[in-house]
Amino acid sequence: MPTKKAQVTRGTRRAPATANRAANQRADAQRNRAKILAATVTAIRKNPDASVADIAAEAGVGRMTLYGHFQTRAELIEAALVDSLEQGEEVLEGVSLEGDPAEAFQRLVASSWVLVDQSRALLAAAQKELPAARIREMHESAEARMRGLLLRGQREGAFRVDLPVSWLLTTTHVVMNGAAEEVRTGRLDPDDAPWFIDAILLPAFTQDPTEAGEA
Amino acid sequence: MPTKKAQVTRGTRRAPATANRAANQRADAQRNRAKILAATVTAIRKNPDASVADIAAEAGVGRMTLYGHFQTRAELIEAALVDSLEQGEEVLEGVSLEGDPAEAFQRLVASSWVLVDQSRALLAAAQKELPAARIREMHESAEARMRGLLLRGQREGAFRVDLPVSWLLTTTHVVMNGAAEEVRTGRLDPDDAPWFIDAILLPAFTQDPTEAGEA
DNA sequence: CGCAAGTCGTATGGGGATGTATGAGATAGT
DNA sequence: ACTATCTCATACATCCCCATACGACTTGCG
Repeated sequence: MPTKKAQVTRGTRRAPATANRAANQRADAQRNRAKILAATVTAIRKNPDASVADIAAEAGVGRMTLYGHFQTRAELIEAALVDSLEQGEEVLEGVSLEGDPAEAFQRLVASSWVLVDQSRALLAAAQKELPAARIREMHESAEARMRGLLLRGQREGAFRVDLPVSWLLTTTHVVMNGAAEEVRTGRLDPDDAPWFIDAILLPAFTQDPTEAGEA
Repeated sequence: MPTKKAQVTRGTRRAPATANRAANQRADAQRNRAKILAATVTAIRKNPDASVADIAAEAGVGRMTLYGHFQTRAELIEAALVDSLEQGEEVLEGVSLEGDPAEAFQRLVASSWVLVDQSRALLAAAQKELPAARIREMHESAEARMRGLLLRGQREGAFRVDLPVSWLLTTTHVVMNGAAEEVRTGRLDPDDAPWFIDAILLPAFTQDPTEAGEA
């Protein structure tokens, strides 16, 4: 087992993988780290299974520099995803969930779908490399936000109650993803996307006072 | 170019890739071919990027035997997808598209979603290996069927016209796929799936005579 | 029953990706 | 200006996979 001795020989070596916020690294190192993270997102978007070399090239940085920051590919993907989701969190925190549930839902979708569009490829890549539990854990916050809104909508009679929230949630997911895909292939204008999404989801989710009984 | 001489040395050697229906191969060879095709679907479902060896193992057949039937991995994937879609075609041809558009839509969805569930993983794998044009070409028939129905529904006033058919189509796709995914992870009962799908899509698609003007 | 058709094990070659190792050179920070 | 830190090129070992080649064995089928 020769892989035991030199685990800390050289290279970045930050705090034990967690709580590495703005550590005692040099400024250019931090900059490169950010560049790499950003490049990971865009590289994976272009090619879902881009190699480490591809990502390094996209970042305009040597492959070895990258390995200096992230020892393994999985670690890189995870860090990129975490970073991406954290940025998303910041945006989403600014969205008011108060008021009419349907309108709040529209606001939340409008802010969310862009984020979805940006990180969906990365997320797909992560699903191949990270344990599913880890991924769910990272999404927890964003998912809880949407779930809470849908629940409130149901309680207040704005959203239908004959379907479980989980199904409304996945529906929202897939429709946003579908829109993102349509945008990517150029069949849909990014500016129209939120409207298209709402046009599907709102009628589907809102309680319909008429036609209550079927068959 | 040393890859030119031995293309017909041995192995199955059917008609030039098309019109290979029940050629002059031995019975067990045909059986193995079928086994391999089936195994491809299931193997890919378990692991989206299963190797040729994996598939051969899943089929209970030597890797070399597989290469006897399909010279290249891409050829194998394509054949499996074609086979899968052909079977789907047979099922879908039996679905009546006449009568009330909404009801016809329900019938079509009920028959389609199972097929989607079966071949979605395979399709994802194919998208990495086959030209996009080829894939669209294979889906043409199934897609045209659904599109035609949606169009008729729009003309007859059953479906809303403020959204393009293409968007209704992709929505249908993603929701069916979402249901399939939910079933795969055990969060949704397969028997409930068609109902859940309809419960979302019908309200979303049907023309709503009230609330015509918004903001 | 006998031969062609098909199967399978093993070996080989080529390619590409992940990590590791090293050392010279650039650069930030004090 | 000096030093610890960081970058980067190259090289290397390893692994996995696709694809081909060969040869021996098994089996369907006339």
